[in-house]
Amino acid sequence: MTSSARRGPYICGIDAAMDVVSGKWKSLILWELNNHGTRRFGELRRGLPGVSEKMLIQHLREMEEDGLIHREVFREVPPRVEYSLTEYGRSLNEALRPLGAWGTERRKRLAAQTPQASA
Amino acid sequence: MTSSARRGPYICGIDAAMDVVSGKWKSLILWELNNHGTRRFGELRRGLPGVSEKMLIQHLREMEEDGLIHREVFREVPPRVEYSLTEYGRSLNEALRPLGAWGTERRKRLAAQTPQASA
DNA sequence: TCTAATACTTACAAATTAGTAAGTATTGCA
DNA sequence: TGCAATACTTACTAATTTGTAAGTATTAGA
Repeated sequence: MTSSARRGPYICGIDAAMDVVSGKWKSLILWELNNHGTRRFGELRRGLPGVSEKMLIQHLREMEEDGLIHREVFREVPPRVEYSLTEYGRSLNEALRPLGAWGTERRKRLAAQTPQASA
Repeated sequence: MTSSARRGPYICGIDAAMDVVSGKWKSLILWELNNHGTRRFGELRRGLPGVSEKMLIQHLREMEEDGLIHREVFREVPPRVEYSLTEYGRSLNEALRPLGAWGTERRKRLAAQTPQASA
């Protein structure tokens, strides 16, 4: 069993949306794929400093199962696998935009309070 | 130590926003306070079926520390404590609105796929 | 003095999520 | 035959988050 438990039942929309986004690296994967269009496994790993291969693949699989990302395998040597957002995944990214903007404001606030850390 | 670790440094806005919202009941607390304006501890507990008192107070304290909610104590017998959103908390709720709408769509999708469960 | 009605606290256990490190799979080419 | 270069897998451990259940604090009023 690789995927985490949940996927409903949900008691409201936020609940249902948070379920697919919660996971230490998921929103960053979304961001990375949104910025680059298409990324290979190794590129994603390098783009997310600190992520372990285990968590990266686990998150990718869950997001694929949730219909957010598309996985394409090229039968070459060495093997190549490309990940990209589906239309559904892009719509999630759009829905996250205001939250991201709010977070950016929060970072400014925190930076203003404690100029050395928390940025 | 009651509060959870994080609160920065953050690598992007989503990251910074997710940090204050992640926690099993936080988005529901936001929703509940947004709908009712003001709620007592016991009202919140009853409004969030399944929440333990420990987690409820822990989340409330963290959200207060994050400036999202306001806590007002009335020195009466029996004691009364009222919670409400701050302006900052209301702005977070606004930022969450598109995500909530996305989640509502997702619930519909899931309901269409598996009419009996996952709603 | 005792009870009642809130709003917490605390110690401990269980569940969930993430990390580490080593191993597997594939296959063209020297 | 053996290596190289990716993309995973797996077993085990550690950290974090949540739950349970019982206890504390306050004070008006019987």
